Amino acid sequence: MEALPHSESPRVASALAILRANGERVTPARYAVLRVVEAADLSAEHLSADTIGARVSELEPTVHRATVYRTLTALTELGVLTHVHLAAAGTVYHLADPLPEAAAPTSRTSVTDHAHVQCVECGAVLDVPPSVLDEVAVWLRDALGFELDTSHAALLGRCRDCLR
Amino acid sequence: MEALPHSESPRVASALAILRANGERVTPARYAVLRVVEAADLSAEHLSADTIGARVSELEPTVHRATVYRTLTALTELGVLTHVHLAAAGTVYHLADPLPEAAAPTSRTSVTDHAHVQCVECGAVLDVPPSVLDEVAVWLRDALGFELDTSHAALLGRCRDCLR
DNA sequence: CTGCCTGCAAAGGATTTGCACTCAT
DNA sequence: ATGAGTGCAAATCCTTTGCAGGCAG
Repeated sequence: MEALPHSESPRVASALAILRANGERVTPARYAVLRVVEAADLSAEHLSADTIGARVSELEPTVHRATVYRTLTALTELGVLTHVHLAAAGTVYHLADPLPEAAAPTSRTSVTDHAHVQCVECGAVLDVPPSVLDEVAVWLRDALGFELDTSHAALLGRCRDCLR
Repeated sequence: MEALPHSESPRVASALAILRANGERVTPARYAVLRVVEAADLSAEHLSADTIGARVSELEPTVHRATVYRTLTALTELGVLTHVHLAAAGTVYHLADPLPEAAAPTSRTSVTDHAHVQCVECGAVLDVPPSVLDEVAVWLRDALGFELDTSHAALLGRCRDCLR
């Protein structure tokens, strides 16, 4: 899986490189989780741990649900994945954007990523450029000394469709 | 409990009035929940359902935890309570501000209330004037037709203390 | 009196953990 | 070969639900 001319996504490849660079092992479970999350990102889906588990099962039927949870945690600590807390339904995962440099410090704070808003009625998640929160970030820093992590939590409201 | 010259908080009194005006019953459980939430609001605490349950037990030892959950749901539907989803730890409750007029429509959307940010490290919750999100709200409405509910979810980041 | 609201107990879903074993390095 | 990762199963945590009885109106 290493010296082969692989046709896999460059993002997954870099993620694997980061794992190796950090002395982390590349296992079927981890590889599968990365492929699932990357695929979801490409189609702008937002997957929960549970759903990721289901899709991983299709690729690697022997991988246990508990392992998926542990993998998501591990990859997040490495900075390879990020997650967003949706008030109206759990936590969803993304491949970090940008991925950390080969050497991987723990817990990125202000990844470029994107911010999210979720509709309380239909649950739809909309992506928003993080710059939309720039002024809020400035206000929080100046007034409270609070450093906003733009993409870590979703704001709530009602989407166009649900407003009728 | 009705014709007595009660010295209770005017806010709790109005809340009870709203219950009655809507044909809802005023029970010891509901009264206790309202007192607990109101007290927390005064000291700017943010209480989870669980914690509210614990405090209610002190006032009314026979009130069951399940009843607290049902009460919180009922009072929220009445518009007497609001809740905020904290990504880093459940849901917390407030007395609605402003309280709905005696006639109580369901589910307030844009109460004045206040917005919240939470520190991912220490869990501290900071209150923020909702106007801080005004420009975000305008952007979301214009660009996406999305109606932001300013006070329904907390944003995440790191507070001054945890930044060192 | 009536039926809304409650207590109790049990179910439920999502995530975590202890342990022994396996396989990536 | 060595221990980081894993599978499995059981344990938690928080919240919800079904049911019968009790109290507010």
